[in-house]
Amino acid sequence: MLKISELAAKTGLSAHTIRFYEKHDLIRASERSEAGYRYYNDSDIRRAEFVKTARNIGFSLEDISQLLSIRVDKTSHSCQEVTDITQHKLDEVNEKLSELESMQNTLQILLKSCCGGPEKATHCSIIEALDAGAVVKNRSAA
Amino acid sequence: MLKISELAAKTGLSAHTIRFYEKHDLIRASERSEAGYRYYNDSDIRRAEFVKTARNIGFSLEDISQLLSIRVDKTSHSCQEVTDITQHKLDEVNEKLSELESMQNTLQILLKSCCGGPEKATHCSIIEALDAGAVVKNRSAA
DNA sequence: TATAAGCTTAGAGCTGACTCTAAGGTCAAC
DNA sequence: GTTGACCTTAGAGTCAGCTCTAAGCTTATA
Ligand SMILES: [Zn+2]
Ligand SMILES: [Zn+2]
Ligand SMILES: [Zn+2]
Ligand SMILES: [Zn+2]
Repeated sequence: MLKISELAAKTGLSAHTIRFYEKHDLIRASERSEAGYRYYNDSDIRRAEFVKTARNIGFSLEDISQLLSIRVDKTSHSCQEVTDITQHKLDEVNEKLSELESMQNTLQILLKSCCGGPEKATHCSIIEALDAGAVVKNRSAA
Repeated sequence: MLKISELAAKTGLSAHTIRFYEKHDLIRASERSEAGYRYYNDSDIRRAEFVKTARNIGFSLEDISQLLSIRVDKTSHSCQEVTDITQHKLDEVNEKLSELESMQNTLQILLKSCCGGPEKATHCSIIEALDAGAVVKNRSAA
């Protein structure tokens, strides 16, 4: 049985965050001391670590909530439900990756074009490019 | 001279967003009608388009604010200041890219491991992996 | 027994970039 | 001369995921 600060130490989540997750029904403390202190048993701890792992991977709290309800009643859920959540997350990640790669590309091109020196910015090609509407929407080999 | 809705149509920003940007001193309306309507002259329009371009590239409003103050007084600023902002943004982008690539990798591995079928999730290897603390922190060839 | 560290709660505050609302004034067209 | 589209403002609300505060108990240590 761990107290909240011990669970915090074990998971790397802050006590604040653990309480916040409890509000959202992600983490549970099966027991309370007479004074109201939270106590986490092995099952609670495993659940908290599941949450931590899922969060580290990048799942949203809403995703984690769904994954948890599958986890606690596996026979009522299918592998497909799990892959749906995972695939949807992967799609999101891929979309953000595209955006970021495009930004990366544009920024690299801008940086290459500018001397970067201590000269006055009157001739700065980055400023010029922005003025000219330089949206390099290029998506080639990253 | 454009009215706000015309500038909105021209830039693709909403009138709300234009007013919001004005609050943050990114976009300006040099003139107002007697009734208080905003009117944008050519210089205002060019500034708005600069803002739009910079935003599309991914610069934060704070970055854009700095880029604008360079733009309006180029002789008081150097190319280096411009590259500093740009490089800093690129560093941010690269960091987010790393995180997302790591997430992508993990999600792909998880998806490969799961049958994705209509079977009960009792044997689901994604759930198992999350339970086992499956943090694939792998950063190899994307 | 006293001090400090740790726990409790409801609820407010933070970030960034919008997005919208309410209540009203203005303007062009028919 | 009225309908309806457009404009104004200050300020509130939205999103996700925390993060912190205040005020007051509890527990462990010295
Ligand atoms: Zn230069
Ligand atoms: Zn330059
Ligand atoms: Zn399966
Ligand atoms: Zn499965």
